[in-house]
Amino acid sequence: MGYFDDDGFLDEHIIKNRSVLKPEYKPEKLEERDEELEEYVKLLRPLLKGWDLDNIFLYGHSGVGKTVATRTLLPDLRDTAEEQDINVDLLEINCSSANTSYQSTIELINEARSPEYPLTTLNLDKPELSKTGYPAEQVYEELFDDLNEAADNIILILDEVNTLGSDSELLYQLTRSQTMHKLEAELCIIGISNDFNFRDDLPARVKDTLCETELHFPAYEQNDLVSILSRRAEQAFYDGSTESGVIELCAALASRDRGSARQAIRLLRKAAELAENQAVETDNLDSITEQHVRDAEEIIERKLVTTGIRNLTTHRKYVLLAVTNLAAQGNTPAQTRDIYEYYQTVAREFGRDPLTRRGAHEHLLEMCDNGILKNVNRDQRGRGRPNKYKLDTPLETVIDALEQEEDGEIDNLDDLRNQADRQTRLGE
DNA sequence: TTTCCACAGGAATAAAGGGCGA
DNA sequence: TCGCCCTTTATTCCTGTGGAAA
Repeated sequence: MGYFDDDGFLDEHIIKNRSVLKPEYKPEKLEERDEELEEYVKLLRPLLKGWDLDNIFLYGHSGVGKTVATRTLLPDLRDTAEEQDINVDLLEINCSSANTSYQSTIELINEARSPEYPLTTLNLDKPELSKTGYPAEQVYEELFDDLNEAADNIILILDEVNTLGSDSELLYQLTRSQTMHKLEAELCIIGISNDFNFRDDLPARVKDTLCETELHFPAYEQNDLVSILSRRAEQAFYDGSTESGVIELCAALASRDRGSARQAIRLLRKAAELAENQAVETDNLDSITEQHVRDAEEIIERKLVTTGIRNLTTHRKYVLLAVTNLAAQGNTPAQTRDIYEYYQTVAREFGRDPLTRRGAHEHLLEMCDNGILKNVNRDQRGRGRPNKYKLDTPLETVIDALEQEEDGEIDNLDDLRNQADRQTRLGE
């Protein structure tokens, strides 16, 4: 008998259409965002009269529809414009994969040169650039050369533009090209940001030009999420596959966090998969329960932490191990000084020279940004005030993730687990 | 009120690694 | 192969701040 012989796995019990729950699924109409779409359309419509567009800045937490709205409206705008003999090229990148202006610019150039890119009518017969090695000035010149070969109107979408942080060189070059008329085409920049303070951190030279018009996407209310999930569930599942309260629970959990539709749908999908697998195994269950949702939430959270920890650099893992040890002893929140002392011991145990206080401190801050640690004095953070850190994820989850290290460098975490157990019992 | 100390964090700089072009 | 230019990671130096002690 083969491993993949049919044991009932191929029978569908709950899910009839998985694709509507996938992140890349695009609904025919963006749900529960009528007002925002209406505003967005108003901002884009002048193009159809042949007028220049203002630069637009979209704000809102992740999963509230900023990118989907952009990807829904802009191709439609381009097609409508073309019917009126107005040429439009669309170019989109996600700045988070690049991190710096330099790399984002190279990514923009490579997108523009990529023949498969679905949004643009540009078809430049030029080789793609490597990620490094060119003088910055040359990179910006190549970008403008490419854009000068595009349509009369170019709309540049910079998704997650806030991840560029304080490195605003790309934004400066783009806004400068507008004010100095370095481009023959009319350029409209659409910046999409998850960070509401991003605008404030921009230098004045960029801010005034770039943030001409702003559009805010508020977090979804719980009722909105219930409507969205209900519609998806109707398409995705067989009738009667969700017990009452399941949709509401998914919506409540997502709304409690950041009001993200993406998060709510991911939760429902995972819960459905758990129920489907259980149905195959037991052959007598055919609905998603609230327990499936709670299990799904734990699995998703665990996976996020595990992936995050796996991607940490060596010294960052040692810093985390130091905090984890202190947590297992019940000594967190701990001050930077105490964590640093413990970290030095850990690094030496692994035969590495410890970093300086400043370097280790930087790793602590980074892990706070990643949601692995939490600075409990964050509100009063600043010079002269000691920071205190604790784990921002369950201790057991962190120990599990450290134990799963691919290189096997960090092992023998049983002592840590025993200490953690003792602390838990003491707490009880 | 002043002084001193511990601390966080900014800025400048160095080292190592990688790609490109001559 | 070498020099140039970039990135990332880390160090060193320094300054501003909060809080305790004098």
